[in-house]
Amino acid sequence: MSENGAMPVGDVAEQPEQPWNRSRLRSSNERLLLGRLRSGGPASRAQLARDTGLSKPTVSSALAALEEAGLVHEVGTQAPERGRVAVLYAPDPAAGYALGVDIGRGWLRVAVADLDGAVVARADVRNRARTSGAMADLVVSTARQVVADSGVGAHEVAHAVVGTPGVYDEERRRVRYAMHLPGWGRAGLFDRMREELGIPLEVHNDANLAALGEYTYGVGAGSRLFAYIMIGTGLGMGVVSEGRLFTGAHGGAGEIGFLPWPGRPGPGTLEDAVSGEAVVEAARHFGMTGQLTAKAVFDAAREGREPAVEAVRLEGERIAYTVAAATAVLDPDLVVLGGGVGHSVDLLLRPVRETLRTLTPLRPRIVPGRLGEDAVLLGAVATALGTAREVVFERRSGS
Amino acid sequence: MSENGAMPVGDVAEQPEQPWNRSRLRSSNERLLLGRLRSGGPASRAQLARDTGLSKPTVSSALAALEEAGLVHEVGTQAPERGRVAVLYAPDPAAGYALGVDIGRGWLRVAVADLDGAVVARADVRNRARTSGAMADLVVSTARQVVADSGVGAHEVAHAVVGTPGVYDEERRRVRYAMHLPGWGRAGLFDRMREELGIPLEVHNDANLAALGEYTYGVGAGSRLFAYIMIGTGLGMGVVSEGRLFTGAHGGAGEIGFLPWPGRPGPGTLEDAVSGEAVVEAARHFGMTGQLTAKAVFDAAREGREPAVEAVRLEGERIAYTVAAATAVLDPDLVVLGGGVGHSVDLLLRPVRETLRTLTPLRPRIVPGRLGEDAVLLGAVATALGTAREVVFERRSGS
DNA sequence: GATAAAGTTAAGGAGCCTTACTAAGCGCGT
DNA sequence: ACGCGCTTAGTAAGGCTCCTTAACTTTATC
Repeated sequence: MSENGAMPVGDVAEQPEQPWNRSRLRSSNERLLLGRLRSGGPASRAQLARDTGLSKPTVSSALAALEEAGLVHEVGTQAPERGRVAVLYAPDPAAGYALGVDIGRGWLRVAVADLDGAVVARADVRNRARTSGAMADLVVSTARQVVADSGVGAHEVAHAVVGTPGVYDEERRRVRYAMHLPGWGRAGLFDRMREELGIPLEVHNDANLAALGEYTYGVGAGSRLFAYIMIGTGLGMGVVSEGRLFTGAHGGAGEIGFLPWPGRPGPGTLEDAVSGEAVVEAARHFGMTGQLTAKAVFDAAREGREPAVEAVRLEGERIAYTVAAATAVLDPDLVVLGGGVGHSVDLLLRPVRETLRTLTPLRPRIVPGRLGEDAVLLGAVATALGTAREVVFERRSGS
Repeated sequence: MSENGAMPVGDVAEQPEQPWNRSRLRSSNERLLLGRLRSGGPASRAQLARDTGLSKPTVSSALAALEEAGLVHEVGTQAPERGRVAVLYAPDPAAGYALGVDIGRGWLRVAVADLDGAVVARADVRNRARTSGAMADLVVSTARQVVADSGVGAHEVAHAVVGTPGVYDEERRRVRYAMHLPGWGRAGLFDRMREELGIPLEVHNDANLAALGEYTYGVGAGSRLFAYIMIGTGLGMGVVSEGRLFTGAHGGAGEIGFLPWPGRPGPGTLEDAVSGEAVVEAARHFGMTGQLTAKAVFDAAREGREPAVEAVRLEGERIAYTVAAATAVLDPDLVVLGGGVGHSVDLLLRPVRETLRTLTPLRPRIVPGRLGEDAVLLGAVATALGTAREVVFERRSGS
């Protein structure tokens, strides 16, 4: 075919790879209406016509189709300044549900949300499973329990998203780089969950989901490009660009644990140097004694005890280093710090900002996350929600 | 029409923000056909119908409209195994033209390309202007000359893209961070060019354009996410994600000159440590003497002269550092090295790869660029081409 | 002439828009 | 209080555009 010397040039990824027949046109307009109702709150037919540019009759007919399919419903009336009262419509949150799961190192969290994004049931379970198989079983049984608690039929849950440390390899359907969860890289684990749950299940990196969580429900709203740095047992970063996850070529974007780390030569990754354990180690080095945890060190620092303050300052310096690297590469307009150290981010902000000043002329806005430990779970819910809405919409006229 | 002032802008970034009336449907299908002809080569109506899923009559009528507008034309016939000969259609490259400009520190390059992306005229001019005003004048006069040489009417050039060091600030319409071009940050420079040329003009960072150039015409084809590292007088990176430039929140993505650089404490950015000048400095440090240029050092290294080899090795180590940082943050499937050192990248590859092995477990594919010094210019052309095609398409039924 | 593929013509239908209408509320003058 | 005019919400009817299916014509090979 392309025997003409000209190269295939500038083929920017264009959307319309599908022909537009009339029914596609109709569904596109229904989608437009639904989108307007979701983002702009309840509205009358006339208001929708003004907002979307469609004609009133078209709005009426499309809205009737959506109501018929159970995707929207009347939610009341509103009297304008003058004139006839308007009937208001809104998306029906009960048209479908989404399931979010956060498989953390200490806790397993599961939530079911309706299509409005409101969580209708939730469980937080201590994660004591010793084997990866037991862990998978725990996920399945907890998810079943939460769905049952929510009073929602299992087949009404349209989509599920699971957050886990490591990078999920779509090809081999297993997790890689999950160094803190032994056995978790085994093949077939997620296939098993998928099968036993009977719900389409997507797997994502926890830091990525946390980023999406803060973007959707937290401090990231409206950011053009923001980076979420998750500091806890491990170190990870999630990037949301133009409202979409930035995952890189193989889903490994944001694996900043692998940043070259000039701290000390020899083995030891940046991840080791920044994780919760490192704070404890630093505190010991500066003279703290006893049974230490990261939380204990931060608490001590809050009280102004010198060795702990020093340890936190050192931690801040190391975080500043990752922020500087991410900023130079990505140019975010917002950097969010969160993860296991969530409660103590306020202590870190100053050392991070001060160190940053010495490392680079760039000055990104740095703020603590708002969602704390729930960021991953809510991100999983938000992600599942996106697909669930799509699924529910697609099958509206199917059966 | 829609004089209702309050357009709710805070919507989530969903695609269909516009209503789909009938004429949009038609134009979408014409776009689909044109896209198929561009990417798949000449085709008959029947072939197009099979490829796109549209019906034969629809293809006939849409194609007739496109031909009427001068966007496609017959390019011959083809006899199938059996049956009537097919008339083949292809996009008409002469339906419009695009202008690309590379404002480099040493050279000014300008090219005009037709809608197929074939360069029809080009000029490379030594950049000797002493003031930013003189430089702007040189750009304008050279561009006019090239357009004249191409035999294309000025009004047929639908769009222009200029590549320059630094980051273009759309708000203030001026360049920032262009440290090596004195006065280049002055306001109004590009407005003047725009006005005097009478062509819509876009400004982009040179490294970004070079990345797009290598993606479109060079080694990057088909990459899901690739990073182009431009090493020359300065240091820059361009990132192409899913076929689109990744620019960050303020157009500053890839300003890796600002990466925290542990090399030596004190002032001096990574940019200073990696640029061409640094190679010369390193060579001096290792004992080379005389009137040195970066090219001379690389030539000497190619002949195996010890101090030059050492200097190049050091340069490779520093580049490896930037590659490691970019890889951890972005997860590219391809890293391309290019820029002023283009001819000598082969010498750098081994030290870069070896150093990288000691810095991070990640192993991105690293290759030299294919376009050499033309990457920025061709990237500007490719970018202008994208918009030019859109512009030409949009005004097809206007007049 | 049979077969096959390219392309056109004709008929039908889906979905949108415009125009014109009805429905329903409010203010105001009488 | 009542009706009239004004204003806004929503519906009905008709027309237009553009897509599809199906049948047909044209032109090639065997």
